Amino acid sequence: MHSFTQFLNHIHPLSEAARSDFEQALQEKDYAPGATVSEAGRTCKHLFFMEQGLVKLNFFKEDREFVMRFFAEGTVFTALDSFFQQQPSAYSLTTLEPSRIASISHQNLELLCHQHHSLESAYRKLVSWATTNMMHRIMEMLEDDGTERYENFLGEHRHLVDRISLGDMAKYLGISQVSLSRIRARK
Amino acid sequence: MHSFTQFLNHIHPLSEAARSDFEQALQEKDYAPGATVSEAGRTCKHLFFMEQGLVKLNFFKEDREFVMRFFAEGTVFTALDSFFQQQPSAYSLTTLEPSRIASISHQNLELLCHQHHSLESAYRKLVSWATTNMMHRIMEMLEDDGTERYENFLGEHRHLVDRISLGDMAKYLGISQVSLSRIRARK
DNA sequence: TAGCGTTTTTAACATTTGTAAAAAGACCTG
DNA sequence: CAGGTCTTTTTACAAATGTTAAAAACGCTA
Repeated sequence: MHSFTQFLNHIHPLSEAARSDFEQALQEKDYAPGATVSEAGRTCKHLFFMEQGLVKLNFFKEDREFVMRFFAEGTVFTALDSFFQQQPSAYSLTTLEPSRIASISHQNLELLCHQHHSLESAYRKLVSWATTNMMHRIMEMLEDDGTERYENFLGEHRHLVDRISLGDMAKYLGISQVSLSRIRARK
Repeated sequence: MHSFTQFLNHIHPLSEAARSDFEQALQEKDYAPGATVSEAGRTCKHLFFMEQGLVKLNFFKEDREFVMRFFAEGTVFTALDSFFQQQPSAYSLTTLEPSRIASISHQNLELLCHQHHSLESAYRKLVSWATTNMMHRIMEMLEDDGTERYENFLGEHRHLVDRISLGDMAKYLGISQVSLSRIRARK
C-alpha cells in the first residue's frame, strides 16, 4: 500500500475499492530545494503527502514573509484556504530540502469522496485533525511569548530544528530573527 | 426547516431523509448569561448552533484567561478539540448573553453521518471552513500588531463590538486590557 | 586554503507593550 | 439618589521586542 493510502487508512479504515481507486489517482514528483510546490495567487489543485523532505507553507504581507507551518515526511498538506474552496491562495508552498511528494487532484478527490463514503470519512477526520492543530497554534500564540513558543517547538519537533534556518523559524514564531537569536543565546 | 438544518443544507444539499433524521436528533436549550455550555476538563459531547445570543470559547493558563473565538446567532460551534476526539477539552464555552442554543450529540451525528453520505459531506465542508477560519486567525496574529488586529475585528464584526466587554475583547486579541484601552483612545 | 556569499550573533537605541495602582465612569439596587 | 460594584481609562514605570548596522561564523568553491 502507498504510504499516503496507509496514512488515510490509519485515520479511518478504507474500503478495498476506495484504496485501489485512490492509489490509481495518485501522482508523484520530485522537487529541488527552494522549489515552489504551490504559488500564492494561484489556485492549489492538489492535496499533498510528503514522502521525503520538508516544505514551508508561507505567505507575504508587503515584503515581509511569514511561515504558517512546516511539513516533513509522513504528513499531509496543501494550501488549505485555496484547496477547499478552489480559489486563489494567499499562501505558497516552498520546499526547504530536496523533496519527494505524492499528490491527488482536488477533482479526483471530490469524485472519489462521492463514490466512497469511507474515503469521505477519512478526509473529514483528517480535516478535523488539521483544525485542532490550528487551534493549538492559536492557543500558543495567545498565551505564550516568543521564548515559550520556541521551547514548545523544541519539545514537539526537536528533530526538525536543525533542518530549519533561523530566519524561517523566526517567521514561524512571529518574532524577529534577532529576537530568536537572543533566545537561543540565553541558554 | 430548522435554522440549523438550513445552515447545513446551504453548505451542502442534504437528502430528504438526512434532513428529517437530523432534525429528529436536535435538542434545544436556553442559557442565562454567564452560563457554562461546556466546561474545560470535560468531554464536549455536542455540536451547537446559536439561534439567539453570544458565547465565547475560552481557556485558562494558570489564572490568565484567553478567548479563542466568539460565536453569535447563525453560527455553528463546539469545543472542537474535545468534540472531534471525544477527549477532555482544554476549552470552555461560556455565554455572554441570554442564549437559545440547538445541539446534536456526537453519537447521533456520527451515526447519521454513517447513514447519510450527504450529511457527512456537509459536515466535512463545515470543518474545512472552520480550518480556513483558524488559519486566517493565525495569519493575523503573525502579521499584525494589536492595533491592526483590533481594526480587522472592527471591519469584520463591527456589530459584535458593543456586545463584547473590553476585557473579553483583549483576551481575544491577545493583548492587555490597558493596551486595548490605549488603542481605543488614539482615535 | 583563500576568498566570497550567506547565515547567525552581537550591540545600541527606539518603540511597544505589560504591570500595578489609582481615578473616572457606568450600572444596579436599596 | 446614595452607596457599592464592576468596567474602563489614565498614569508612571519596567520589561520585552523590533530596527538598524556591524561583526563573527559558517559553508562552499576555485
